[in-house]
Amino acid sequence: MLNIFNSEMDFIIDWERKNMDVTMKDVAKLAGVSLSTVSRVLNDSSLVREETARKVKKAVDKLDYQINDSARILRTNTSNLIGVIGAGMERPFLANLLKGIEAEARERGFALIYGDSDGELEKEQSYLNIMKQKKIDGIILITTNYYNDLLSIVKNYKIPVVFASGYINDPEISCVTVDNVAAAYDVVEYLCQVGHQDIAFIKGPDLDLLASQERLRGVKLALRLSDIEYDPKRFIEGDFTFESGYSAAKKIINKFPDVTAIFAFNDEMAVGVISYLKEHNIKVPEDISVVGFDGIELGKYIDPALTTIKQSGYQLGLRSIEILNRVINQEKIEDNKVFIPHKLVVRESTNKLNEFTTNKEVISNNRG
Amino acid sequence: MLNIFNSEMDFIIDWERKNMDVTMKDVAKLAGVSLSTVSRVLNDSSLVREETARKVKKAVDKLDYQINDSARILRTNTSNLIGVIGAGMERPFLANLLKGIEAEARERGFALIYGDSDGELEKEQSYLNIMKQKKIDGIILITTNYYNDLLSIVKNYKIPVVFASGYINDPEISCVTVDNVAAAYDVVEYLCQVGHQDIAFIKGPDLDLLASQERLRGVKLALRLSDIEYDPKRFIEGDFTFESGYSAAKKIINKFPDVTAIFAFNDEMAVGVISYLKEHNIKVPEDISVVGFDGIELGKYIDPALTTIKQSGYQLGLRSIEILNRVINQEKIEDNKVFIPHKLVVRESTNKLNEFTTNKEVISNNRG
DNA sequence: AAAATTAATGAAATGGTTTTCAAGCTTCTG
DNA sequence: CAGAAGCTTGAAAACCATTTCATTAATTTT
Repeated sequence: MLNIFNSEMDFIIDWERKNMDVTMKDVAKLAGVSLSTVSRVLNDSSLVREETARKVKKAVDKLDYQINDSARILRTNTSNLIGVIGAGMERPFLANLLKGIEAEARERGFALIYGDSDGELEKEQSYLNIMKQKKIDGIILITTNYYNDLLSIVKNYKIPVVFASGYINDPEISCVTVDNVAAAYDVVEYLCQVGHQDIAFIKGPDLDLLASQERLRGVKLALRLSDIEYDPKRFIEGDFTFESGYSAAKKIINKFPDVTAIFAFNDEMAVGVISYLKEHNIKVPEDISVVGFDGIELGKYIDPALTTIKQSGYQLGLRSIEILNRVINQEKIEDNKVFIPHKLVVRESTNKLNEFTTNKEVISNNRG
Repeated sequence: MLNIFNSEMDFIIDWERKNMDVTMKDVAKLAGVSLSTVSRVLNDSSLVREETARKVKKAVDKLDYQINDSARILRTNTSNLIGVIGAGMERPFLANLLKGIEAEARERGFALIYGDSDGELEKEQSYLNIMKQKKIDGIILITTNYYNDLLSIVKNYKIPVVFASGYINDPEISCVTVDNVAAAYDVVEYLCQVGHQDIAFIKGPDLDLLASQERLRGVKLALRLSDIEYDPKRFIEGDFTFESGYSAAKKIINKFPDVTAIFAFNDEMAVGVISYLKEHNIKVPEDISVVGFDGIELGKYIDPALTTIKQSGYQLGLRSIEILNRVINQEKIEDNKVFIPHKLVVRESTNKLNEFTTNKEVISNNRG
């Protein structure tokens, strides 16, 4: 008995001295079993005697054994790795989306490999290649532009994919997103209901086919139903930054001095708008109402607090991983277009036309 | 010649039919050379004839060969993978930091594996394990809490590491950060210079030993030099969110109704403060001056525009990878504590005590 | 108690690269 | 022209885990 203990110690000390990586072979040796048995214990195989398993686990602990992931991936061809390709992830909404993705991936035993494409197809391709080489199990795309090219590449690669925060009209592709059409519709409908007829819009980049174009559709639909003429000139192109909201507001005020409401397709641009208007002594909401989109935290703390469509990036992230996991497991997915809830949150930046009372915060019913 | 062409085609078509992964073996076969030669060509080895290399490259293109990364990692023990463990990465400053890390890592041929620890030691450990199993070449830590425990683990793991956005007083550990002491000092010095004596502070979580504690040191130093008594009660603990700034402001106003300035240790909390003050008809900066820290984009667009310390998260990210790369390559690093520049940006949220003019934006000299 | 099952284990093949070592070719030197 | 030296190339080992197949041990059945 003492002998065994001594040789065990020698073994371990030997390792420390050499400072090498511990492999399954070492564990097997220390536990006095074969490689196969160690592997079985590590993978919770049922066909190993309890006592043997205990021995092995003890050896694993003693040696502080860590699996060599590359070897496992090489053999099994599955990596427990999910790729995330995003663009503009520093935007608060998308940062929260990433956080949700991360949390749920972690929960399900996936690690994340992350790349920012800046919306450039070339970078997206390059990341796709790298990720493929790393044998990712699936991929989440949070990208907005050029989706046609990218899509064909992804399909060609035959990697399970989920588009997060974007709707793609292709029955093979799973998407998780807010219902941009309905949400944008809600905004315009609300503005019309409180009397606004002369509305200007700040959309996203024209290349953004996934979110901005959908919101545009919702707007057009609502305008039609409210018998307001669709005037393309009233749609200024922004890029979802504060700055672009600011400068879009400038254009709007110069070209359409009579607008009573501005709907920016995200909150940052709306904040930019408010900043410009206040700077030029245009009162929000008394002179002009402003609506944003996303419902980022910030909206509650600016003055006036921002009316917006609230959606949860974090939830969107969770759902995306959930769906992706189903695709990876080849589960049947009844409906691969998933819409997360949204709410129109009316705060202080909007007002009934020509009234000067301050709204209290009202939350409309969920329409998602 | 025709024969060769035909057999080539057959070969390729065969692959497409079977839809299997192309390996080096296939490339070798098609090119009519050995595995070793293919490997050499792929790794730009100099000792291969140009003509042979051409043949191989042609075969690679034809078959659209992609390397199997796991096999390569298994053999070489280097992954070109950098781990990033962060906490609270949805904060704009840190989101930009991640963007910088990503950009520079990409530039240098590294991919990123990313985990959010929520500042929990357990998760940090868990990610560290996973990343070690994946044989990451190095790791960037953007974490704030518990650093003592974490540090010993990291050191024990012997993985090249850089702490980004945090200073650690350990000569072995590389850090890239703004000089928090100097920057906080600058803020207080400025406030004192314009006449403020009664200042309240909103610090970060007490667990944050990397940024908040350093800023605290800078504040104390400046107070001492300005002959202002250090009163711990005037330091309210926040957690870097809008909300915590808002509620900290409430506490401050209730307990210390005579403060003339509030210095929040980040911009979001400062925005929360301003929100609270305006809501309670306390004018900023006429009644109370407010200063933030970080210089996030938003600060320019709120009303009043925020006086703050500006530092670039993106630059911080770039530098972090640069330093990490040096550590990985075991280059000698003359000084492993790197400070990125910072500026005190005076905007509209601060004022000379008892004056009511509006400041124009003034940018002080870089002190970093 | 012998035969037939079933359970537990081990040996060896496998996955796709890199790298060492040796061998085959060229080319150069004397 | 023989031998040395330098280029190119290929064969085979190594990296570390998983998994199939065969074998041995334990249990049940007759």
